[in-house]
Amino acid sequence: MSKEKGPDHSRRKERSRQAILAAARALVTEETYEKVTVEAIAARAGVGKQTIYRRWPSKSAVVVAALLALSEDADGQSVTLPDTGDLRADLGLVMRATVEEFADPSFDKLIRALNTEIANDAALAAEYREKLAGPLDEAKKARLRSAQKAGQLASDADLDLVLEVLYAPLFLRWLHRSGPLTTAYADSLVDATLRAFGP
Amino acid sequence: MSKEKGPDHSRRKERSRQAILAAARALVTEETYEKVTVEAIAARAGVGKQTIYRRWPSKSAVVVAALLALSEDADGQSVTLPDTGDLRADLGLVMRATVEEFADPSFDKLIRALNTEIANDAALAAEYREKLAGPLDEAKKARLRSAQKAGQLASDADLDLVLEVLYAPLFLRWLHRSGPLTTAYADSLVDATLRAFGP
Amino acid sequence: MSKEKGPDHSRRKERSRQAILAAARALVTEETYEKVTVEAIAARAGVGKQTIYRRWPSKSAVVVAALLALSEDADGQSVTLPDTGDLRADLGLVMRATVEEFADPSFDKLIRALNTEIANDAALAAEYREKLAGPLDEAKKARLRSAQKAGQLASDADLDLVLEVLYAPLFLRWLHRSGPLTTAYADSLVDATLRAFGP
Amino acid sequence: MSKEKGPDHSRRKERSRQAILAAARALVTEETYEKVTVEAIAARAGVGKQTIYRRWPSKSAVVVAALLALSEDADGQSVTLPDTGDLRADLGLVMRATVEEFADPSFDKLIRALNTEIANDAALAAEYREKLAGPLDEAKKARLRSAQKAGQLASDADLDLVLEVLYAPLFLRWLHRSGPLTTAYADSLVDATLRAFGP
DNA sequence: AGCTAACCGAGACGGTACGTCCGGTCTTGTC
DNA sequence: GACAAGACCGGACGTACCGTCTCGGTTAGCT
Repeated sequence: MSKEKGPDHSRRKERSRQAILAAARALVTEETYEKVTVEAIAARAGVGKQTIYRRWPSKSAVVVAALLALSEDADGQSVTLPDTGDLRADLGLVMRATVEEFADPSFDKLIRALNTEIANDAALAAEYREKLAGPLDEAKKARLRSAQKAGQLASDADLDLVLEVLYAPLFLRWLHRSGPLTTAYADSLVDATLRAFGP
Repeated sequence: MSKEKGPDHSRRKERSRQAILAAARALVTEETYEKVTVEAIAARAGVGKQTIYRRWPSKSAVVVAALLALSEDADGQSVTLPDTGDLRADLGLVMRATVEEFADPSFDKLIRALNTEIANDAALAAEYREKLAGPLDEAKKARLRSAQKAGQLASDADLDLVLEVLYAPLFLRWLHRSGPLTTAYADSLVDATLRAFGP
Repeated sequence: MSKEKGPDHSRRKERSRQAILAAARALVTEETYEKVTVEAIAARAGVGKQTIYRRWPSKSAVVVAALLALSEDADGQSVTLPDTGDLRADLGLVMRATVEEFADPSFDKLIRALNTEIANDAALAAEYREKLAGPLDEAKKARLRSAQKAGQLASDADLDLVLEVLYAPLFLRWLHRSGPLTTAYADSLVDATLRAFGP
Repeated sequence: MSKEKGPDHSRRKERSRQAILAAARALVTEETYEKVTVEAIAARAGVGKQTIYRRWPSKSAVVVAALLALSEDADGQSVTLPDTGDLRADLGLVMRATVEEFADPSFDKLIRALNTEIANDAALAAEYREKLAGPLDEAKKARLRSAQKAGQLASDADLDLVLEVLYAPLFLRWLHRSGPLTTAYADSLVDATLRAFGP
């Protein structure tokens, strides 16, 4: 039983909200990010501009919300990584999946847009970490802790550092387009990480 | 004796060019990057807008050129890293210097602006790699090769990968503000890298 | 009982419209006509440029509208000329009034601007004739018709021609500054006209 | 053997001068007058902009000079009107010739441009009167004086006024496009003038 | 069923900056 | 030493969006 203040306009609200986020996502994947404008989002969503500004303070916020909403829908609540007992194999799986994601043009544009925004806005960066990166990292760290118990990872390893050594090279290579993102590359990152933090 | 290609408009050209780049740098460090406009750069440089558009196709290009010019001036030609024979110490020095750079607010804003641009423009990214990242990486790889000869690094190590494992975690932590950039953190990255690629 | 067509944005619309036209008039009287710019009009009116471009296609159109609006306000609906029964006296009155108008620096600039525009744009010329010159000429022709009935003017005179012979010399002398505009000159034009088209 | 002041750059000077004036004339007849720019004139004439600004202070001056030059070439020195002894016939000839000129699209554009400039610049207007209108009017007045001697025109008629009554209605009708310019119209102006100023 | 008030779409508004064009000046190298 | 070529500073052009502000027209829930 909700105890909202006004009458229940929530249905309309929700519909327009979803339309806005969907429009934002569509535009980010279609166009140059520079060309994504609040007016275009509003037009695409069939919504007045004011309806957007009522909810979000800036274009950046809408776009970030749109991208974060993507993952909120995806996961029921918690993310879990596979745990076959073979850490190398499990990490390799995750890394290869990440490589594939980055190869998808839509995803590529989406994540570049997201990074453009959070690089220049500390508040959005915090929201990104809390809502998106945080839960994912937590899931990965859970897998790493399991590996520590199984003696496949140094028990005193700083798990944040482990994740960074594993993931940051891949991400940066993608962001700066400084090299090819191949399966072999993903594997060699897993290897390096295990050498650095193995038991 | 210079043997330049074009006619010698060079004096005026060069003066206005430098004024534009300096103005761009100044504005990027002073203001929100969003607020850096071509008009503001022109006004600050005491230059007509057309003089900017004659040379660069967009604000992005000016800003990137401005930042790249910084380092072009800095190095006479070649960058060399210290080589004391102690790889761990030398890398630690470089990494701690990087941490300090990122702590400088001006530098922070400059590099964020640069990354915003190159993340969304493959051509600018290529220019960045060629003019700025490339030479630096080459210098670092020279030091690593020296270490390989000295038996301090696996002789079959992929040096690009080594550099990524060393540097990308630091860079990403800075870009996403996902953790503190401390001297200890720099050292632990050197340690991890040496464990991963040591002999 | 108003039965307007559109929605009632009329208040804002009308306020900005009047501000624009007033600003245009003010600038035309103050500055060289060449120096009247859309930006200056917008600034003076406290209005965005787009608000001007939304309504008029060019600076010319704004200026013409501004000047036409002047007379639209002035006359309730119909213009009537004095009819004392003495044609010579009545025409003399009108011509001397015209001479006085042309002697007013503000009016001079306004009318020069108007003529600059309509000389080079047939559409604006048509609008000028319909809205401004037409009604005035109609009023004058009414007076001439009355004179024809009174036997003071040839009954077969082409009234348009009569008006031209009366008025064009004055206008052209003013436009080309080819001679002084005096009361005596006005009178001699009336005399010539009456000689040419008298009974 | 000319004894010019400098060395014999006079040939080049004259050639570029003619090229500039010809280009100005060509552009005025081809394009909207608004689109005639100093840059376009220079390019068309194969001349640097500075060569134009060295000689004339503004675009207006160039255009006026270009048009005035037209008639300077035309008349050897003096203009003379036909004098058959029949004033009505002679004036009719001149007026009908004027109607034909105004019907020529090139001439129309040229004269509109000229009028645009002189309406807003008293100095140019004076130059126009002195160089172009003056001599023509003088020729016409010579014919009128001959008519006065022959008793075809009131001996005390103000010849300037006669010319205005004759010519201004035609000119204004053309300038404001307020009516058709026909042969009949030209004749009726001659008739009216002769009625007004006949003996 | 009718009322009432929040909320919506639409889009005009005052602004800022865009990227282009041209005016008028200044510089360079050629003829 | 005048010239063509054209870069330069300045500033207006007309357009695109920004974020704010009405405006009527739904669309609830409440009477």
